[in-house]
Amino acid sequence: MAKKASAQLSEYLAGQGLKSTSQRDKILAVFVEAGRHLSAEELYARIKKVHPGIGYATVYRTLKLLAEAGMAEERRFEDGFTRYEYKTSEGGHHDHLICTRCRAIVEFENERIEALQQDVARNNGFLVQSHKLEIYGLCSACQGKKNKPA
Amino acid sequence: MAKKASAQLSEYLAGQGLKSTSQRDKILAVFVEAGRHLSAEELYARIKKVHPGIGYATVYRTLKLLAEAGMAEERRFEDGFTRYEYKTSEGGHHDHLICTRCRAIVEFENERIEALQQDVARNNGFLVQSHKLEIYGLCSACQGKKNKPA
DNA sequence: TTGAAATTGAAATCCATTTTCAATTTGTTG
DNA sequence: CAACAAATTGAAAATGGATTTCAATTTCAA
Repeated sequence: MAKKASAQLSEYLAGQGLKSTSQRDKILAVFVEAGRHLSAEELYARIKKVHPGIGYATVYRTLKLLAEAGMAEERRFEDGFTRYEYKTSEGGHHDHLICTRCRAIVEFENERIEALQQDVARNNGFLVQSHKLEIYGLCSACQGKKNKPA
Repeated sequence: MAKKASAQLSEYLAGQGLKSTSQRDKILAVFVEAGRHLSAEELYARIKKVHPGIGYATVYRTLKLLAEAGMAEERRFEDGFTRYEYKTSEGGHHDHLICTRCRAIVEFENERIEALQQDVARNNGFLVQSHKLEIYGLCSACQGKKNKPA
């Protein structure tokens, strides 16, 4: 998986007249490895452990690059941080359930909701380009607990 | 309508041990008058024309206050600005269609989508607190036009 | 009327993100 | 392989929307 990802990146870079660098490869590897929904900050923290030389700005820049390459998706939830999600070529569109207490994020897909969105858009004369559905609430683990922790 | 709004604000302020001020009244009046989805910046611009003495920070603070009072709702779309929407006591929840070209915002309500969201949440053990659905696309007026303007 | 507490405007600060810039690296060309 | 133009990097500075600070002013209960 990581190998395919770096190949995909190289291909994109070559096609754009951009250059492959060890930093980009390393950042991508950690990003893919880490799982989903990382903020630049979180990713930088992970990178730093393995590759202390890599700078802050490079992580930000690479994340933006991956988004342009179609390999990552930018997400802005309500906590002020931009998060990036690794986008496998197969993985279809999905939306998010977000726990307001522990910040857990659960992904879901629902075709009926998507279809209804198309209907709504059509009824208003809109041509849909993208959409964003976030459901905020308490996950099952947090429903029993007391009020906000820290 | 504006009268009811200022009465509602006064009531909230009194209940919280906060104070009524002419600035708050004026800001609220312009906010209610202006219609929906104003950023603090936009509201400040409007305020400045009528009440040049009112400061920037006060507009921000008042908007946050109105949100706390339940009289306004904070919305963050993808353009980086926090927008506020005047919330009438009757007006139910609604979502948004947003034109990516001209930034027009159309509101809609769809009970079936809401119901499906509840289903999705329940299936994942979530207790819903709020949600956010934004559909981005081209409005009918913009579909015929060439690429991005400015 | 008085004074403690809240509020204000202006400016300073915050903070995630972006940009600048000199130094370094890449990869193409000869 | 050498040489160079263009891209990239890291560190630090800048950006920009939003928030906070602070001294001065206003509110409102007593």
